[in-house]
Amino acid sequence: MSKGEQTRAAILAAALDMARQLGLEGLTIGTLAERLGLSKSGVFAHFGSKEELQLAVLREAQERFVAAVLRPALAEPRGLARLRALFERWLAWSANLPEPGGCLMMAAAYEFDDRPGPVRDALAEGQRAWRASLTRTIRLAIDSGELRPDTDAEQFAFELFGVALAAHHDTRLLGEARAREHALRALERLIADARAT
Amino acid sequence: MSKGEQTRAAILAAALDMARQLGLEGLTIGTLAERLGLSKSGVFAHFGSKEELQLAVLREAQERFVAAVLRPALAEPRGLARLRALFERWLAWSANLPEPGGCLMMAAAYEFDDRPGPVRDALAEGQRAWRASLTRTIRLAIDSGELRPDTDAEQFAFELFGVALAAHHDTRLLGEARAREHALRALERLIADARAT
DNA sequence: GAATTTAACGAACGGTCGCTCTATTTTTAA
DNA sequence: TTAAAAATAGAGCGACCGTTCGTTAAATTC
Repeated sequence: MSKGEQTRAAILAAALDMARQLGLEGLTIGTLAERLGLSKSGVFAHFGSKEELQLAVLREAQERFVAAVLRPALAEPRGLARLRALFERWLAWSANLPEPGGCLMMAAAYEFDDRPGPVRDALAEGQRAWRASLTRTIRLAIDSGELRPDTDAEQFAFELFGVALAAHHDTRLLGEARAREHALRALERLIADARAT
Repeated sequence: MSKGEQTRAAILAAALDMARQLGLEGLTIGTLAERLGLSKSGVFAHFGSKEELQLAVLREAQERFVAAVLRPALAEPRGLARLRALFERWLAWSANLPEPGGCLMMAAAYEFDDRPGPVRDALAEGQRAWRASLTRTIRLAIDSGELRPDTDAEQFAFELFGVALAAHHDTRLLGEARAREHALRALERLIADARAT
């Protein structure tokens, strides 16, 4: 890895940290440079514009999410085992994010939901991909016979997504300790209702 | 209503509109003044600080939410009728927000979830109150005998909250047309599972 | 080790930020 | 109608924004 690539990676890591606290818009090049002991223009040169920096940070967050949540769960056997592993890793990701700061993608979803542009596009694309992965995981549990064939995988994924959002919300804003328990019970209810009899 | 109160109300309405698009932090006094045809200092004088403006905007949003969602639903008879009315009004609120801009409180929840201060406090307090109203509505459906006595009202409220979050997310970021349908189905599943047999 | 590409700096740009202060106008009350 | 009070304007503060530019220092290649 060349010197430039090293620096870029270091900037990206720090920027991700900042953006998790302050949002992708609240992220500023000056503060970022100061935190890294670099000059503003030095940081700037690596990305060319703030929007490119935001895009890079978002992609970094998305990759980390996939690496921490989706990829390891794929090691589990298809079916409910994988679905449960996926969801538990998801909850762990959301609960174990380094303080301070929450999940960048969830925050960005609200920050950019009505700000057209490449950032919003990348964000929406990532969300769609994640939802598709969720749906696929559920569908595999149907195929394996653990869930009834008439189960609506998209509806299931929608509800599961909501459970994760609520857990994140309760934990971070309300400091609600039972959020994880609530979320796991919600998953089990989803499974129970769709379970093959 | 005195002249000052009139102006203040006009500022608040415009500020709420701006904050729904740009977030409470993205809201700026200069742009707000320009939009209203007032001077920056004229707008500023009504609130004394940006934080006070943010607080006032947040309270305004909370009051409007209560007036549009909770209060009318209280006219329905206690039980499932009121619960369904409440949820449907909630979905309508979220779907019919004037474009552009989403729900200020949901956005602020992510913007301020790790920014201690009065804004965060007011936000969390409002969320707790809303959750309590939800829980109470569910509990009344238990008391009326429509839901089983062993129903966990807090778990129910948690899941219902997640459904609303997911619906808002799918509608606004992904432009998913079936979000309302998904949400209503999720509510019916919640009810069916808790229904007295 | 020299040549050349790459990385980073530092100063400066026009703009906007929240905010302060002083004036002036407008509204309200006596 | 006049005096007090409230509301708004306007200029300006220091700080920071993203960005540009020319230059220097460092890393890489030959």
